[in-house]
Amino acid sequence: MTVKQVRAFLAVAQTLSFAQACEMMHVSQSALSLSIKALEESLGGPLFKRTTRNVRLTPEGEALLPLARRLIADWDNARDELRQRFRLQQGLVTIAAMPSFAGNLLPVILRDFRSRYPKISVRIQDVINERVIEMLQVRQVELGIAFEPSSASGLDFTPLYVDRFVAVVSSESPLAGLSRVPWERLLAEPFIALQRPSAVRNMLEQSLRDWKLSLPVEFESHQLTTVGRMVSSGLGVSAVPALCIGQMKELGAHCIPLCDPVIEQPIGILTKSDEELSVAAQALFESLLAFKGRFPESPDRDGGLGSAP
Amino acid sequence: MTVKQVRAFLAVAQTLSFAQACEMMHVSQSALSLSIKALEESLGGPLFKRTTRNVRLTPEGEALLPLARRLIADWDNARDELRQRFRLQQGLVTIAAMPSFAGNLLPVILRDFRSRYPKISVRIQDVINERVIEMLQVRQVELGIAFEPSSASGLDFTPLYVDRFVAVVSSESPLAGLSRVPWERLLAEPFIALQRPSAVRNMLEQSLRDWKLSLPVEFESHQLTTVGRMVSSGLGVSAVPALCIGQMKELGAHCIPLCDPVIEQPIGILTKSDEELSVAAQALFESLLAFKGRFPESPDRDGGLGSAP
DNA sequence: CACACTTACGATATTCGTAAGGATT
DNA sequence: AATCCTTACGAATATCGTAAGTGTG
Repeated sequence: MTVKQVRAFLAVAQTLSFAQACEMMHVSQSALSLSIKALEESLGGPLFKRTTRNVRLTPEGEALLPLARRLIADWDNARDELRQRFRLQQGLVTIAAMPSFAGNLLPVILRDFRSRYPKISVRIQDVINERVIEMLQVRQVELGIAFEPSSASGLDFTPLYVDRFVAVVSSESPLAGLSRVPWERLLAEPFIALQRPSAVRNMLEQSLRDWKLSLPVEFESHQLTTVGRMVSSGLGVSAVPALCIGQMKELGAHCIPLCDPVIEQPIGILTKSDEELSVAAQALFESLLAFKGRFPESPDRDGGLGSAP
Repeated sequence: MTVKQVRAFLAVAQTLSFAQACEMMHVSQSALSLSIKALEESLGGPLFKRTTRNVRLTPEGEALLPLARRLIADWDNARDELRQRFRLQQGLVTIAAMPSFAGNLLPVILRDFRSRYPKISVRIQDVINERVIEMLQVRQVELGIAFEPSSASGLDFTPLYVDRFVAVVSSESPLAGLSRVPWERLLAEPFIALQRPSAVRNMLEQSLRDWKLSLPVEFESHQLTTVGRMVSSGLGVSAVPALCIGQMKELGAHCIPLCDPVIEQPIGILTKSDEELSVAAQALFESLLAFKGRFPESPDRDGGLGSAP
């Protein structure tokens, strides 16, 4: 019992004529006749009653008809679905990105991706850095965007860019005019920090500790937006990844490169190292890489503050 | 995309090894490798990631796996169902029989049929003669058992036996001792008839009319059982098809052959003449024919009252 | 170097189409 | 006689298995 045979059966059952059916199947009458015969033999009895003048279904043929329809429909559907997957005309990519990326660059990249592969849906998980890694490890997502994890995490890291901390100050601040700010100077102001747990906050504190600096935290928030609003309202200053410059500007805050030390951290695409990527995920991977040159704070560029060099 | 290819895919996906899978499929490694390759090409991308040392599914392969399982399961189920039908190990026969037959002989025949084909279920419609014909014509049943219909009914008639009317009297009746009763004598008694509409009643009245006899109906009932009870209670006499002799005896009534005239009517199997019989129906048809010699009132035998000749 | 899958190639089976056969209208 | 399905047979195609090739642990 082969697919071809069942298709032949359907063709004959629909037209009730071998002559018509063989045109539909693009085979000769004899080939079709043999196919039906083989099917009937494999099933153990006749499916059609042939009277040389007209063809009719036997009761067993009637019983097979709905089954055959479903079988062929399911068969074709499965085949088409897989083909569409491979042709990137269908599919689902799951990606987890840390909030600063998910909220700033990812939407732009996805717009590009979507225009190229409109049939592929993307499920975005906007979660903190640590959850990105967890979700990858338990295969909840295929792709992750986060800081470079420890090498023992079982994940592959493909760097996209190096993120540096920039100072965020209100436009009325005395620091606003400077072209770069040393950390010591910034920390003299009331500091508005991202709340723990947060990879950004951790990195910040750890790096400053190496330089024997400490964070005089005045206010805390989980939301970057809130931090930005607080700064622009003159409540204090903050430091955020360069990625968030655009967001901060929209909130009316000024961003200035920080120095002494320049705190930087590679950010990139994470994948489970022993897992294969779906073609859809591979496509998104490549769309992400295609944006590499357009990221701020690229290792070989300046502060990336947007304006003149 | 063939069935064999999908089976090969499942075998490899389950074992994650071409070597093991090819044993399962009873083919050589190369044949299996080619099958998978052909499947992958027909779908447009790789289903397995081969690393010469181990085989794993690609995400597309993972997507295909559940689909393939269902596909093959459905495929095999459909095939098995059809095979069982042809082997008479499955199936359903629908038969409509007039009550006198359905209640007397049919159970015995079905017991025999059932012991031979235990997996085939039989749906019996115990309906009046006219409904038997209707149900056949609208294909509600495959087989019917009834009087011979008019030739224009579009039904084929295969005679089983000729039914004759016998007198039913109570054991206290003065008629009880006779070996045969003329109709005129019987009709002198209060008559208990089957209620209209009923083919038996119609036939009775029509035949008597030809002999210028009329039915002095005293009581009527739809149920043969009720008629029998009434007779054995001494309320009157009746006349029933010989088929019902057994039933009447159980109810305590006596049956005696009738003469002047002998009213007889062929009873047989009806089938729709332009319809094919399922193998299951064909089997039941033959089981019915096999009982032909054991019917009462066979044309070449006597009154069939069971006892001595 | 051994194992596991792939590729190459000759042999075998299967399938196909043309042509002849048979049955019905 | 015409139509429609089946059967027969040679040809084209596909599939299979053996054996050689390739890459990995």
